[in-house]
Amino acid sequence: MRRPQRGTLRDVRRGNRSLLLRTLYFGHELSRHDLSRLTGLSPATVSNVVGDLIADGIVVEAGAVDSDGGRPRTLLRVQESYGYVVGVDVGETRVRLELFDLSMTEKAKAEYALEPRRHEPSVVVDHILTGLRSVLADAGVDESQVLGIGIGVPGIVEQRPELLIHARAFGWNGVPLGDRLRAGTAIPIFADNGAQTMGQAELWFGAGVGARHVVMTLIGTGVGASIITDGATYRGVSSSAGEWGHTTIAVNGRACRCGGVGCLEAYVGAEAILASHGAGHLPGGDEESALAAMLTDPAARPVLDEAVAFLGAGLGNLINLFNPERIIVGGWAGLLLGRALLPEIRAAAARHALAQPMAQVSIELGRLGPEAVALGAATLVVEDFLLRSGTPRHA
Amino acid sequence: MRRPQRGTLRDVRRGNRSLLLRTLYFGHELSRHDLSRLTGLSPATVSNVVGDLIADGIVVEAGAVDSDGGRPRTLLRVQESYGYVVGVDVGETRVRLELFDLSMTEKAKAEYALEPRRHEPSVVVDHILTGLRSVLADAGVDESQVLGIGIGVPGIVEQRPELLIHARAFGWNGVPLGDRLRAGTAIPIFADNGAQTMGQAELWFGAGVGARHVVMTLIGTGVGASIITDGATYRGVSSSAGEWGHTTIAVNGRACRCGGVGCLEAYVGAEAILASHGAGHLPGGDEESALAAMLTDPAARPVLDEAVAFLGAGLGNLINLFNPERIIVGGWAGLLLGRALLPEIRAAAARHALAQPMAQVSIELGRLGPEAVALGAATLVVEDFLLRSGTPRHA
DNA sequence: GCCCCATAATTCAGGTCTTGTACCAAGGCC
DNA sequence: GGCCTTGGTACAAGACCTGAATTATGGGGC
Repeated sequence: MRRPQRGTLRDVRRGNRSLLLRTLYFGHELSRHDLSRLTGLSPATVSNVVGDLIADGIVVEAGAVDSDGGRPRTLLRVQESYGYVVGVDVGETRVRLELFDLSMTEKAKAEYALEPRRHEPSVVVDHILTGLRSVLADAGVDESQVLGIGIGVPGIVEQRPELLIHARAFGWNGVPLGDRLRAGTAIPIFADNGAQTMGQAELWFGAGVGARHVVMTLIGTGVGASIITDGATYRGVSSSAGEWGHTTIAVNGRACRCGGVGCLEAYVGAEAILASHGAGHLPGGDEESALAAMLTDPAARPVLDEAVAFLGAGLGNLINLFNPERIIVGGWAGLLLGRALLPEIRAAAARHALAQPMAQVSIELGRLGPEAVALGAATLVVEDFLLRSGTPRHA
Repeated sequence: MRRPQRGTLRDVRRGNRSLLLRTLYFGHELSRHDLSRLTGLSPATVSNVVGDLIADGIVVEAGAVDSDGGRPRTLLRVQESYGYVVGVDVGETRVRLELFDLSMTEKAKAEYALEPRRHEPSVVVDHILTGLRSVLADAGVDESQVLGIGIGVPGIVEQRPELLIHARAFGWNGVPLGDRLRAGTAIPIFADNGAQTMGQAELWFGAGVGARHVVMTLIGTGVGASIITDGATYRGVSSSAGEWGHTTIAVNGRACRCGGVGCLEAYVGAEAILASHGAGHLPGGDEESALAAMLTDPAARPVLDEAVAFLGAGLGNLINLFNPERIIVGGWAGLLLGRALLPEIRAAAARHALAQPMAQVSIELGRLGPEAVALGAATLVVEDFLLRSGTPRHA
């Protein structure tokens, strides 16, 4: 049973408008002719719709290019200053905001530290609203030009009837973040789990470009994954799909901080690796340097080998279950491990995956760092913009 | 990034036709008014399109129903004799064919035993073609009335450029089953892995009805799964998604017949359970009675408890990764275990799944037996029919 | 038995959309 | 300068959906 496609008439125009805009957005600079070829729409329709888009100020002509013996083609491009988007990374230790134009060029940013144990919603909301005014002022952008605010949060985001955030680390249980923010701004709000937004950033601008079936793994202190099926993030029935870190990899195995036993995270999470090495509980920044030190310490080799073996099993499971074309290893710890041990990781995965799906997949390193959470959150807004292609929200 | 919606004009009509036909197919008996309400299309359009469908003989009027003080509504229904579909179950020990009308009422069937080690493609193709003529003759149906043949095979089915079957158990490596059959019949051929077709049968007519995010598990001698995301079977990049049986559940665990170590199948597959109990290698039918005997044998309890514990871990992994709304336990061994131990299985899953997704999922027994493979294979044809809604293939 | 009402379904005019064809634009090449 | 090639646009034709008005069909009140 496939998608129950919409059945209207003039939404065809909206659909084509959206299709053309999206094609142009990801194609960067294309002529009308290119658009016709890429979308399958007739040249007349392309001309027509592009005319609308230009009239609306969303698209501009951007010079011409000679073609061997013929009329030079006019290149089109999305007007990057048509609107702006804000990406917010709500992390465990800080709130970061970035303002981008439509080409995802950063225009301004702001950052606020979160004190330990001071994670009440009102604190976070205040930081976001203050940061919003700050980045707008810095970039000289008016609030009316902002298409939306995308927020990556460390928890589960219920999209359904309204935006609710569940974040155990913050003690948030069903916080209506959208409503709270709407009290301070009229800009549309979007949110998703930070791992998911980071996955989306890799998908759009990083190691996932061009792939339709991707699993983006996120290995930091904890372990997670973002699953892209058919080019779209898969969220499951209540937006918590991708909890790879707490899949059981060793029945009756090591205790995990989630309360369970034998979770993958208890073997390949940075905290777990460091603990195996005898390093106690370290504050955030120190974890990273401690793990980096392990990578050059011969004495740490057995611990790392064990972590790689378990990681390989976890990746093998993803390969067998999802049959993706690409797996991206990301997260700060994932990048550290991957840069040093990617061949070993690939080999470990091959030991656990079936041959047929293993032959189809490439395991690669993420290309974006942890700061991509905000970038990815901002793409939530752009995605919505491309889908609506400039039409106002409730229309 | 969502689906790149089509951008044509008269395909709107085809889309609406398909939408209406699908709604009617699953709604069984509906009035034009109901269709308008359910699809969101205007009554005028419904009338118009339904008129076409009636003229084409696909839909018929089926009596009227009084409504309290008003014109009685005419009920519509899909003409079940408009076309017929054939479902084929290519199993390890036999080839079964069933002929259905569009309402999935069985009209005829045929079965051919496969001798051990005699699995050459030509043997299977001959059985299918012979069986096809047999069921058509039995039911008095002409070949031209058959909309398609759906085949469930025990292996990986590559759909991509053309239909290729990889089945290790048969020694098939890229067998072009479609081409082979087309030499003997002009009827369109569809194929998928038997576990997937069975999952589709449960989804359409069994325990999965009404759900959009389902994992259908299949526990028999081996272990597999069929993953339904957003109402459609997820196949991954090369159609091998859902290889749950060979996900690692115990690093450095028990050896599996796949050559790996610690696979789920090595703990919860029927063969593995029987082996743990000290029962040697048994032929097919005996496995089933042996497992049934274990369920009433107190001495077997520790082995069963262990199997349930591992099954719970495996289910927990599915819940954490996919966040489905429903998990269906199926396959002959799954049904046996489930009928006796479903509460224990649920509890074991809860020990391994995170609380949030666990609260969203219901774990249920499959309602269809192993014979549903052919039924599910036949739905592949119906699915295509509904999508095309009666328009000829290459149009 | 007649009239009014409620609900179901169809007809029809109106408007929107894409498309194919013909046409205009802009440069290279001889 | 004329011709060719390629890019882009104008216009009429055709297809489709929708909303409003209309017809169809039966129940209930008087």
